[in-house]
Amino acid sequence: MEIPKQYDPKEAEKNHYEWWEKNGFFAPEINRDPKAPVFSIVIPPPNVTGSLHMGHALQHTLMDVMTRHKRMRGYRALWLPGMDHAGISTQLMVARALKKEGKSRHDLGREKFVERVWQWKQESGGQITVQMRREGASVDWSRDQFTMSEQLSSVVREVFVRLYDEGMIYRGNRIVNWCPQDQTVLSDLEVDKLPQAGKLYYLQYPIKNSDRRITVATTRPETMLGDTAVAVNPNEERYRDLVGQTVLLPLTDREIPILADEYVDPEFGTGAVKITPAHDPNDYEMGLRHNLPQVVVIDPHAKMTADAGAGFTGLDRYEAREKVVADFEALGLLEKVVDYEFSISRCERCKTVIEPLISTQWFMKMDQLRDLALDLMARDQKPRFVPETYKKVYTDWLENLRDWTISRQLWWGHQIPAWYTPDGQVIVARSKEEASEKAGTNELTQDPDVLDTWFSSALWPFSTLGWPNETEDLKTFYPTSVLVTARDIIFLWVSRMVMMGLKFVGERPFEDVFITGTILDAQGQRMSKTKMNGVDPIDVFDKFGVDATRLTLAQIGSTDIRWNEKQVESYRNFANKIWNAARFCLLNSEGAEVKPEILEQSSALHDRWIVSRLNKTAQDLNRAIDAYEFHQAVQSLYHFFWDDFCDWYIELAKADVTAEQDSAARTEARTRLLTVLEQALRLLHPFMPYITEELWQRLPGDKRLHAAYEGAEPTVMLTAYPEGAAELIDEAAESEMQAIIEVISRVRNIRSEMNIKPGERIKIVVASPDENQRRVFESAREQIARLARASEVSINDRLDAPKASARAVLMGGAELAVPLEGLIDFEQERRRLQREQEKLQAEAAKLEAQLGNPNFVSRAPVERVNEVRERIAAIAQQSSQLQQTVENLR
RNA sequence: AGGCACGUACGUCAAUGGUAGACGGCUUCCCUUACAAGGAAGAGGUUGGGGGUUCGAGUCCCUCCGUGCCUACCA
Repeated sequence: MEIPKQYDPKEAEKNHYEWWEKNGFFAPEINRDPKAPVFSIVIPPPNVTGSLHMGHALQHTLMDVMTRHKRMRGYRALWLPGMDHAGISTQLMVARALKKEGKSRHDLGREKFVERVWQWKQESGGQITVQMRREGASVDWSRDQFTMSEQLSSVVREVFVRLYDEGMIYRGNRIVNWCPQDQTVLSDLEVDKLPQAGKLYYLQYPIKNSDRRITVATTRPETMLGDTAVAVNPNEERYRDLVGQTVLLPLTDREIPILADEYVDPEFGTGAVKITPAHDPNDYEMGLRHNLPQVVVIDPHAKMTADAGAGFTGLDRYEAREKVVADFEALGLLEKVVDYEFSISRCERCKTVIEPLISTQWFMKMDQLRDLALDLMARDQKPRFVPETYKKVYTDWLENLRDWTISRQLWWGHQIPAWYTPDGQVIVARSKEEASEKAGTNELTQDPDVLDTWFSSALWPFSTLGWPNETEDLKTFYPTSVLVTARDIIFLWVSRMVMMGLKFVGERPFEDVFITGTILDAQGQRMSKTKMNGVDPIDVFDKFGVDATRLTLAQIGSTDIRWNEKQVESYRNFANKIWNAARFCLLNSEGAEVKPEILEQSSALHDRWIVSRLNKTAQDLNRAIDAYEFHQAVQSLYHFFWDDFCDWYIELAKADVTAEQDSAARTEARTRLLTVLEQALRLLHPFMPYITEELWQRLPGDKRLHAAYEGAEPTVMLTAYPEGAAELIDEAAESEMQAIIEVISRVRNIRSEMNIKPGERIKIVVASPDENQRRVFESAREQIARLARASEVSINDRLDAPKASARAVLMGGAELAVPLEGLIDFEQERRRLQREQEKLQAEAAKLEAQLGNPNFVSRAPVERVNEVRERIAAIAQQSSQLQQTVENLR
């Protein structure tokens, strides 16, 4: 058999995925057990415009690990994929492409434009699905979903109609976040508040029938053209006599009142605030409280309206600002201008400064929905957040929830299922036919707006499973098991799914929510397109392989981490280690094959030991993955495979396995080695799907699938994940092995310290007063000789070695000597032993102090106290032996 | 302005209140017939400062310093 010395990830990544997919291994139907437990995840649908970034790769890796793990444990496992139509981003992307042709979407008209978007989606959308296949994501493509599909669109309309009929969706005229660039309203969650270096302008307003002026401070002087009041705090002495008076608003012919409102902070600015109800959210609220008129001076393109006054009409808002300031200065009404840093709202997509405008939009009342979610948390502690700290983030936000602006002035998205009759009546219905029926006329115009992209996302866990029909999928896979996502969409998405799921299915959409960490760049900065500091997962795959990248990502779990390529490199080396371990097993596999029963019939110590380690590792892995402790799981795999299996087991078994003469013993050793490897590949598979499949396919023998998958094509994907059998865990074997490992390590240490060349064979003298321990050493005599590179190992009850020997004291009263006639420097040896003695003494001193504290003895648990006592006794014994050894050197 | 995290070896990160670890890097030796992407042996820490609770604190509490993130209507 030809096996290259280096693992080539690209080779292994070439064919398996296609084969898995084609054979339907990802679909839950592959599971034939009608009683199988269920595990399900719906993917956070990536944007149709998106391409894979590190955040996706992280989430997908974790979801795939869980899905593959559960599948191997016999669960009917579904990981449901899909994409989001991503209203604004997609529309912008296609509009940009049009612009290159010198056209705008208005040149095409709505219908043609939407057609064009679909065409774009067909041709170049969903790049990410190709990349997900590269990742090895075991999603069930037969259930692939798209938020704009006919099916999901009808769910959107269904939900909209039901909520409208219940009065939870309404149309209203309110102040909203308006993006003058994208020409649409945005929800509070779609604007970024960014710090901005600006100025605070102090404007003086003359008071009618008086010489006095009142000064207001503002960051937006241009809005003064729309002022309809000046407000002061009712408890403010300075202005008490002015309340009720009238201000002559400069640059206009309007007169506006001075009024009192608690909202005004007397400490800030001048303690007097100009009120512009049409262009500021707070002023809007105050305007409602005091019945103030709303004077609109800025239009949806952020240009001044006719109501702004003759000199201003048509000016851009920033030009108007300069002119207002100049005019105030000319009038002698500009008191001062100071530098001032404040935060400003910008469109999350295009970064344009948001203009608060009064506009007619659709809103969703959230109070009833919010209570459903809060009650679920209070009653059942669901969903369970991992890490737990996000529970507070989630509930705090829900408690302060306000109505949700759900309409958007876009063309790409779910058009609002509301129609208007010629006389202005609003008809909300599932279709135009239904609307006509309700209205009694065919003369209907549909509302041109579409719904916020997150409206359909909120329905994702049940819309994708067939709701409102009582489908098998809905019954089987809802509620889903866990949602894996990044923390920035807890509000936008997670909370809304909980509310909608409770409202429409009557049950929570998922049991747990796992929040992943954030991958930062090497400087600790967030990766972003604008900063150009992102690392492309595909490049990492190309450089180090998918499996190594997945292992790196899996161990990140929920911690924020600076991206460190060295880590991937070390897991690339690990993959190579796996490859070469398998290579060794396969090169020495003639006459042998995988045979699971053999693990239950081990007699040699190292065999019982590796079987014990294997089963402990399996237990730890199952526990860790179920507890979302991915870091622990990766560490456990790494150490089992590299340290236990490669460094020790293969070396211990090597002589038997590579024996030149064919024999029953050789076959058994080979069979056992192959079988342990096969089990290890299963353990590794959820994390490293490609290399494990590549190697597993090459193993000879009876490689059984999990009972639930009998009859399927053989694949490691569908084998049983080792559960870790308690009866195969052998503590005696583990501690006996530990003693042998100690002998070998101490000899190696002596060789290194004494600068003995690897080629040079030495004699080893081991002594133990314990007969059982001597028996253990005897049984491993040849292995000790080989691994410690010794020509001879003698084992006695008392140490009998020449004075010119290097020595070591071992656990359990055992001692070790390496005769080194002529090579040993007595002084140096003494110092070496004394250093060890000091270490022991230091530890003993700590423990003695602990034991010397009467409170420790009386209050600490008995087992703990005993542990300390035993350790002290052990140290005392070792220490006195060591002392003896040092004295013998004199 | 509030809230929430985080601060551990040179770097990146681990550690149910019970002897602080891993990987990379570094030092020394070795191409020992699976693997130099390897093997063997080492060095390296008053866990940001200070206080408290406890028999015992990296871990729990307070405080200060530093760093991130989120929320917020101070014009």
